[in-house]
Amino acid sequence: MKIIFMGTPDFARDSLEALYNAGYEILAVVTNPDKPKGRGMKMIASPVKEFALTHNLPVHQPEKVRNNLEFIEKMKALKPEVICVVAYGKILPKEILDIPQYGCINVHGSLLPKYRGAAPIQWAVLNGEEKTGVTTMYMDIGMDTGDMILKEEVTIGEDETTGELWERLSKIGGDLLVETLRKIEQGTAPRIPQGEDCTMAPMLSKEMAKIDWNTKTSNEIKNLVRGLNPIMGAYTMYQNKKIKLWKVEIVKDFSLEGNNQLPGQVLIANDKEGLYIKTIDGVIKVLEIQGENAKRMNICDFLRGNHIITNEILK
RNA sequence: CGCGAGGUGGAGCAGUUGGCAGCUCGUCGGGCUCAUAACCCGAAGGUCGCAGGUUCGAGUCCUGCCUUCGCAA
Repeated sequence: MKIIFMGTPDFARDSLEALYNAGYEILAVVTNPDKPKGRGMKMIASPVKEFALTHNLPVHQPEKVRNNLEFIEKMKALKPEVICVVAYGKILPKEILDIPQYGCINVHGSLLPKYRGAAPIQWAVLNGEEKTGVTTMYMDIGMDTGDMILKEEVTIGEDETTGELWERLSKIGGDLLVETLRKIEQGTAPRIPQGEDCTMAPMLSKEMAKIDWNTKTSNEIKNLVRGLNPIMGAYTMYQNKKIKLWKVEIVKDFSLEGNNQLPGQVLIANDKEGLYIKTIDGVIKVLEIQGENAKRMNICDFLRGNHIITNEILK
């Protein structure tokens, strides 16, 4: 089976690696152009490109693919039997989808038709889903609307972060992709239309990272914190300074004297017991935190040097 | 030349207009308690990133360098 692989982040790299290790002939690897990134704005190659280079696979990095005749002709000339697309970052036009005889196969990080779109894994965690998974499908011109081939379900750990789930699904995705290709070769791959009960998982916005103590329950806050870990980090303001919460746990049976505490109010803050904060429906304990311009640290280390005043209200 | 913060005893921080180097925790020794991430007493541990400069005197001001980190997906 001759393959063209298109993808960009580490999630895609694992799929490429699985294909490579399974012995498939990879005609070309297509990935997004290098971008200035990190401190000093150095040009950084995508994980997919890194892998391709170290394994001597030819790399293409078009700025755009739509209406890019030169690129489309190149792809056609390679005569791929299938194109595998995993988190490439661009929407492919019909001219490309029509090139390979077996079509374009996509690996998506959710149980379709739920969580179509750019950020399925993040949203599954943010919404506190108990399970999610990986789906392979035949791509069509819609946004993750193609007919499904294989699906693998996983349960999400109660404290699992987006980063952890991401890594797991990324590995599963690679294996599932290889299995999908096997079935296609054998002619036993199913083609299951997606139902109508779809949901969307759009890109995450900056604003949602701020914790709204006045409307969110303990559980919602916890899901926000782990759902944004390690992508953005949920944050709150303490004396006009931004502090990010990386790990919190819900505290049961915390005896509040009276109930005149406000949501976001600091109940306890010392390096012995930790940091406890009131929510609208209970109390949460912060386990890992990050101050402005600082690195992540566990709560005890943080409180030794950064004194947080009890009864202060986080906003 | 993207923006920004910092390098001070093992950890996390403070250090005011330059004048003997501090805080919380940990560590070690001792004490107290039915008991506690409890409490009390005592001790060890720092070339204040490096190199120059200004000064009677610099962690603190100036210059250069090294280095760590945060944000911009």
